[in-house]
Amino acid sequence: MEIPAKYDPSKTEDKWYKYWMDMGFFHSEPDDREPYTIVIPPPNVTGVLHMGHMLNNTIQDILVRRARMQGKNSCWVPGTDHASIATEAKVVAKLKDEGIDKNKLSREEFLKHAWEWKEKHGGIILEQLKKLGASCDWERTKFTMDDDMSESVIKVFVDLYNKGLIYRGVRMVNWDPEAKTAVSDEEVNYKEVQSKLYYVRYKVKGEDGFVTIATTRPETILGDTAVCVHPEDERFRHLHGKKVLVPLINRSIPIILDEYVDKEFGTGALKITPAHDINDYEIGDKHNLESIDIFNDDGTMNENAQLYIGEDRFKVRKLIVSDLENNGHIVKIEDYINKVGYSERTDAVIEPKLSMQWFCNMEDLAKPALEHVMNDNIQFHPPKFKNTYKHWMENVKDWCVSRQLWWGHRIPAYYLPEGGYVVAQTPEQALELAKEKSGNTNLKISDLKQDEDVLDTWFSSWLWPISVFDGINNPDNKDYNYYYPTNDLITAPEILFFWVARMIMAGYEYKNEKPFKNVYLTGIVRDEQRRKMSKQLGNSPDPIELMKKYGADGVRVGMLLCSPAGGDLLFDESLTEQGRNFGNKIWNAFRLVKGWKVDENLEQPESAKQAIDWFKHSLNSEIEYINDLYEKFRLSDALMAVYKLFWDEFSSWYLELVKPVYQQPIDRKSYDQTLAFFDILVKLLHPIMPFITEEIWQLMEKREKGQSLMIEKMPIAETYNDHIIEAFERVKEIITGVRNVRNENGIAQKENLALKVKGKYDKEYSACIVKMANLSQIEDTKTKIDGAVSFMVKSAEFYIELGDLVDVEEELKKLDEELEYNKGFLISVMKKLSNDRFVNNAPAEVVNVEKQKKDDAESKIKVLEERIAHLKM
RNA sequence: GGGAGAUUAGCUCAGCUGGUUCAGAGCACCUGCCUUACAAGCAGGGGGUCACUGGUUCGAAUCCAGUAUCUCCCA
Repeated sequence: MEIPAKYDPSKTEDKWYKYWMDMGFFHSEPDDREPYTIVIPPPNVTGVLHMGHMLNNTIQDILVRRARMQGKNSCWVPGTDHASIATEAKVVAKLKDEGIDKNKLSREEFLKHAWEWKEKHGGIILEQLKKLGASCDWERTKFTMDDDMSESVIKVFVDLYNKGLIYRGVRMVNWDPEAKTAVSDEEVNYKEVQSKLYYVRYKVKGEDGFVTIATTRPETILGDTAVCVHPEDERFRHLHGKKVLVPLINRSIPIILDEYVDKEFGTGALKITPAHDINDYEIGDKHNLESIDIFNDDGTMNENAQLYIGEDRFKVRKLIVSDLENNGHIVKIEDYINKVGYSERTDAVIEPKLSMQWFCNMEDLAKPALEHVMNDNIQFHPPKFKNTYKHWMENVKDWCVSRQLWWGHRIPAYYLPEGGYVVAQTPEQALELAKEKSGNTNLKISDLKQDEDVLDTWFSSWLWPISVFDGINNPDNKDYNYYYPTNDLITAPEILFFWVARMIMAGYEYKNEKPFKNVYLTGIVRDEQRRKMSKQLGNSPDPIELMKKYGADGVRVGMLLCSPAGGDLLFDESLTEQGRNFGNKIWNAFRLVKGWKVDENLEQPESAKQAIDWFKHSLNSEIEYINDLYEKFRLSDALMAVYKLFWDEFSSWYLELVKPVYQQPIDRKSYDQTLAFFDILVKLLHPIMPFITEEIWQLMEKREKGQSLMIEKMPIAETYNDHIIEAFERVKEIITGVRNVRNENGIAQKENLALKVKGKYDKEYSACIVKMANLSQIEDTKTKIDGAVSFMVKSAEFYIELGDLVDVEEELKKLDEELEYNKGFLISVMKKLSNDRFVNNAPAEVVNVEKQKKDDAESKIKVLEERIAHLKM
C-alpha cells in the first residue's frame, strides 16, 4: 500500500470521531472504577467557537483522554448556559431586524421568540467542539434552562431566602436611558472624552463665605445632599460642622468629612450626589445622607430636581451652567478629559441609577470557600491566584442576583395585592404562603404578581457541577454520589470570582464538599501584538478554518505550545503550523517503519541491539518525566517533552540507528521492537493528538471493530538506568564530533572515515558510533596522531586522519580557542578553591565538585597543550 | 485610589527550597545539504551584565530593600 508523504487530516479526523461516537467511547456510567470528572465551563448558548474555547477545551480533552487511558472512568459533561444578557440582546436585535419592537411584546411572546431562536441557533458551539475532537459525554449535555436545571436554581433561591441570605435592597446600576434597562458592568464601554470641569461655588449657610467644588456634571447639583472635604485639609477647617446651600435651589446640605476625598483634585471639596454616582452613593451610605433621584428613566429631569423638569439631562447641563453663571456661581471652567461609560447596545451615556434589586449575602458562604482554597483542599494552578482569591473573599460584597431582563430564571417572588411579597418555588405554594401572610383566604393565584426580573446567569452557573448531576433536586442519586466532587476545572482567571469562587461556595453550602480538586487557570488568548482576540478587532482567526487548514491535531498542538498556565498566550498561526509539521513528522516516521520488509532469517545487527537497549531506558525515563509534568499541570512542558522524545530521540537517533540500508530488509527482532516503541509513543501522544495517533495505531496491525487507541492503557514507566542514558549522551557527542569534522572539511556522509581514539569511551555503543558516523572502523591508539583532525569528548581524544585535507592552521586555531576557554574555566575554579571561607563553609560535596572540575580542566589543558606542540613541530 | 503579579536570547517562556541538569527550551535567525521516511525535512552554528541600584552570603537569575517600566483585578 502506498502511504502519501504528507499527512492529510481531512481524511481521518471526521472518520475517527464518528467511530468513537458510534462505539460509545465517550459515554460514562458509574461503575467500580475510579471516576475522573470534568464539567465544561458552559459556553454561552448563542456563542460560536473562538480561540479561548479552543484553548480551554483542548486542555480539558487532553486531561480527560489521559485519565481514560489511565483506566479511570472519565466523564466530561458538556453543556451551555443561557447567558441572559447576551442572548436577550441577540434576540432583541433579531426582532428589530424583523421590525418587531420588544417593548410591544408581552413577556410570554418574547420568550417564545427567544426559545425559537435558541432551538435554531443555540448550541452550534457544541457541534464545533466535536471538530476539535472533544471527547465529551454528549448524552449528558446540559443547558442551564433545562427543566431540572431551572428547578434547581429556583429551589436554591427559595432555600437561601428562607435561610435569610437573600434580601431586597437598593443598589446603583448602570442605567441605559435609551433602552430603559440596566446593563451589566461588562456591557459598558468606557471612552475618553473631551469635556469640561466646572468650578462652582456654594454659599456657606449663615455666613458670607463660599466653598468651591469641581464637577463634570453640573446638572446633578440639584441632587446634591452634601459637600465633602478631607478631615485634615486645613483649607476647610473653618467649615467643619457648617452647612452650605445648593445653588439655584438653596437646599441646605451639610459639610461632611471623609478621607475618601483627594485633596489634590479640583478644589479639594467634593459635591456628594448619592443617587447618581457610585462613589457618592457609598459615602452617602456611610454618612447617612439622603439620596435624591432627579432623573426619570428616560434621562429627563423629574420633580425632585425642582428645576428643568422634563428636560433632557444634556440640555439641562447647558441650561444650568448658564443659570449658574448668571447667578455668580461659576468660578471657572476648565477643559478636562475624563472617561464616560457608554452602553454597548445603544451607545447612550450610562446613567448610574439607584434601583431595587435582589441580593445574596455572601459573608457566611465565603468562609468555607476561602478556607478550603487556602488549605489546598482545592488547588489553584498556578497557585499565585490564591492571593487574589483571598483578597477578594476577605472583602466579599453581597451579590446582586437580579437582572432587568426576561430571558432567564424568573425570580420566584410574588407580590401581594395589599403589599408585601412571598417567595416560593411554585405559584401554588406562593398562594398558600400569601394566604397565610395576609390572612386573606380568598386570594387567587391571579391576584399575585410575580417579580418581573430574572436571576443573574451566574446564579445558575454556580450550581453547575452539582446540578448537571441533579444534585440539588435529588441529592442522593447515583451519578451525583459517584461523579461529585469533580476532579479538575479548566477556566480563565477572569471569572475566578464570578464563577469559580461561587461554585466553591455552592459546593460547601449544598454538599459540604468541594466541587473540584484542581482549578487550572488558562491564559487569555491574544494576538501577536498582545491585543485580546475579539470580533470587533477582527484579529481572531476562525477556529474552524484553522482546523481545516492545519488539522485539529495541529491546532491542538499549536494552542498548547503557547500556553503557560495562567499566563497570557500570544497566538500566532505559525504555532499551528508547527503542530501540523509535527503531525507530518509522526506520519513520516510511521511511513518509514511501515515500509520496511522483514527478513525472518536476518540476524539482528549489533547497532540495532545497542540502540534498542539505550532507547528503552531513555523512553522509560521520559515517561516518568512526562507523568510528573502532567501531575503538576505543566501541560505545555509535557507536550514539549513528548515532542522532543518523538522528534529528537526516536526519529533522529533511534530510527536512524535501526534503519536498514536502503531497500534492504530488517530483522524480525528490531522490527517488532520498533513497532512496540511506536505503540508506546502514539499512546503518549494520543491525548494531545487524538486523530493522527488513532489513524496510525489502526494501521499498525489489523484491529478488530471496537478496538481503539483511545481506550488503550497509557504506558507506565518501567525501571531505567540513568547511567546508560548518560553514557549514550557521550556517544551522541562522539557522533556529532565526527559530523562536525565532515562539515568543516566538506566530507560527504557517504564517505567512510576511520576514527582513532586515545583514552576511554563507551565501547559498548561502538556499533552505534560506526553506523551513525559512517566509520570504516574505530581503533584505539596509545599515541597522538599527527596530521589528523581531532576533537575531545570528556578526556578521550578522537582523531580522524584526512591526509592532505587537514588544514593545520584551522586545527591550531580551534585548539587554541579550546585551550583559552579551559584556562579561563580553571581560573574561575581556582578562585573558589583558594578562598578559605568557601572551602571551610561550603558543604563538602560542593567543594569536591569544584576539585573534580579543577582536575578535569587541568588534564584537558595538558592534552591540548601537547597536541598544539605536536602540530607546531 | 486599593490589591496582585511580571521584567531571563530577536519572539514566547522554563528555571521549585541560593552551589554542574545555571545561564536553558521551542520558534525565529545563520551556514551547508533536494542524502529515496519527512524541504511541513536533515546536519551543524551564533546569540543573554538574567530591568536597575544597594544589601544578606564563602557564593545570588534565585533571598531582602529601594527605583524604573509593564500587565491584570477591584473601585
